[in-house]
Amino acid sequence: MLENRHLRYFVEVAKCLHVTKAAERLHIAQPALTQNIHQLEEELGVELFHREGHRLTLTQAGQVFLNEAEASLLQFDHAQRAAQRAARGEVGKLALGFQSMAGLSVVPHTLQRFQSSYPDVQVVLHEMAPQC
Amino acid sequence: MLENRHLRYFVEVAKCLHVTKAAERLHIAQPALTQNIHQLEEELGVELFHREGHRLTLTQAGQVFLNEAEASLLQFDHAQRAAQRAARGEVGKLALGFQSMAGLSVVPHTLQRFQSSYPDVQVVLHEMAPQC
DNA sequence: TAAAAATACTCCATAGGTATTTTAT
DNA sequence: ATAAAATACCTATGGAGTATTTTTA
Repeated sequence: MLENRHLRYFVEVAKCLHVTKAAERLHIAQPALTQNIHQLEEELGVELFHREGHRLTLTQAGQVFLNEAEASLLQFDHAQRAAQRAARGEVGKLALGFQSMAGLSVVPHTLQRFQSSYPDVQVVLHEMAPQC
Repeated sequence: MLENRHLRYFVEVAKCLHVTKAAERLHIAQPALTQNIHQLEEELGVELFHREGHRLTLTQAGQVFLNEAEASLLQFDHAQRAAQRAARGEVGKLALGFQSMAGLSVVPHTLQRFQSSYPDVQVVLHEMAPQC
């Protein structure tokens, strides 16, 4: 089964076109990396690299996959950070302006109900002067 | 290290809010799934589920992560399919219309040069009548 | 007490390492 | 001759299974 690991490894190889150097950067041994790339190509059923001797180049499909794989890794990271932000209550930081007259009556009650429904939304209050 | 597997498992649990049923759907045993979910929460540093007894519910962060995780899995699949389409020469399917006069002289030569530069682009030719 | 999640342990599949060979500069 | 990728083989981590024990509805 293909995992994110395969994408991480592929992106590194695709960028320096040199398995041994990529392996160093990834802190793994060269054969392990070679194996992962082969497995990736096998499961995709797609040749990602042209091997002309020791000269690696991306195939057309490899080029496409590089872009998509990077996007996938970014979305993966984004998912993690989003969850972490949400856990810190930054789901939606809501800035709320009010006039002092309204603030004394409407705001506290409404706010209380809102916060019981959305306990993780941080509400920031700003008292404001009337505009007209 | 978090892998795609964790997202796949999480999404399943998040959707039916029932570890045992989710495990069946994923064709793995319940303890294995529990372990994966715990590991996910551990590495994220985020509680994704409220456990009130046996009643599972998504936390706010879990809700956010569900959306993002699904997007990530979609992008992951998309990357694979894009590479496979590219490998089949569907990088850009180029439909080209021409008049018969042009077709006899310009098109073959231009086409030959184009295809040697972009061998993976499928060119579809359509002979067309003049418009005016 | 019935059903679901958590623990304890066991096993084995496989990710990754080391050593070596092949291949192409 | 050198450097890089492929191959062969081995090791060990950890993913997943079975059995069992809490839990709480």
